[in-house]
Amino acid sequence: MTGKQEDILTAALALFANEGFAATPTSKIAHKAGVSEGLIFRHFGSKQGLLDALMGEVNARLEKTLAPALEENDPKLAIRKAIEIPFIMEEKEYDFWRLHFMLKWQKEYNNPEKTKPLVDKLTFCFSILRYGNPGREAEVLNYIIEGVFSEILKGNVHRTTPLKSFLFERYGV
Amino acid sequence: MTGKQEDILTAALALFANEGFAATPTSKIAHKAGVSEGLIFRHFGSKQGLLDALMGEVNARLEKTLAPALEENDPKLAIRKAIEIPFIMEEKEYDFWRLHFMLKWQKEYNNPEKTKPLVDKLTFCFSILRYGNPGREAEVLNYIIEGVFSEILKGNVHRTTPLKSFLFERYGV
DNA sequence: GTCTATAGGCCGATAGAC
DNA sequence: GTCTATCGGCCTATAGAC
Repeated sequence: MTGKQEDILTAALALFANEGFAATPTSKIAHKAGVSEGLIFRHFGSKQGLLDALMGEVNARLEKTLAPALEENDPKLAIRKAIEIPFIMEEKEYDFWRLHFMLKWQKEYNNPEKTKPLVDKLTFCFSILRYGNPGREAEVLNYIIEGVFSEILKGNVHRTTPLKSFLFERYGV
Repeated sequence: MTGKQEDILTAALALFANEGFAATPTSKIAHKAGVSEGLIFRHFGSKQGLLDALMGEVNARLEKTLAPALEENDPKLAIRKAIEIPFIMEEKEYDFWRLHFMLKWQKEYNNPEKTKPLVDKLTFCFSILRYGNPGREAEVLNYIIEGVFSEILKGNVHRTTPLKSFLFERYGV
């Protein structure tokens, strides 16, 4: 992977995540990356190929992000690590997550299977902790986590420690 | 408002909400609506003008949808009506809400002020009900409502009565 | 690997007839 | 109000030189 290939990916990510895929012309990507437009097609075949390359990276980061919660054996600690997810994102990763959440509204990219392991894990945790309806409880906590995540990415809310603490207390973890 | 003008709005809504605004050519809208392409520009001036017209309708429906919860005086009933929001949507309205949620990822359309009245109302309700942190509680419930709403629209989950009942019980309403 | 030049088509928008 | 015809520009993609 050369420097320019990464420059293209970086520029495309920023533009796709903030303007949208269809609304971003390849000319703009080339200009932002400081390369010729033709080079994009040499490296990625098509504009779609460029998006595919980015989505591969997005999915890899998603797995890496869920891992700590999935691998934790203690149920309370696992729930705690799930809640922490939106709060430990680095700002330089924001565009990856924006792309992830934006594309979920496109049928081709909406794949609930990708977060299912987390919901399953939370279900298991809640059942060990003797919650009345572990499945629903996990589903709802997942909505909360995704909601916090989304609002942070949209810039509507800061990653406030108080909110994190509130959720820890709410679930007694 | 003539029949054809509405045909254009209906076709554009379906396409914008499912393919995306930038990804939808006006030719496709015209074909789906059964009118000539030129007519779109006669009536709405530009493709953007067409989106503006749709967003006016979206915002009107949003206000109408929040109204029952906002106007309810009894705190428990107000919370109950807030939770009910995603479950009382009619399927023919889905495209309006899909457009609403999709565009929230675009800076120009992301306006948290539009749902702030609901969060404020919920905050007030939780404070009356002597919750320890009414503001956070309202914020979290809002995330849950939007999460349920989104997953229904994406077709990942059915509008199950069990989930609604679970939330009612969870909040004792 | 990278750039320049350019093709070919589609897209948003307008003009003018009915 | 509506349609047909058409334009200028932009957008994705390719060809070919270095």
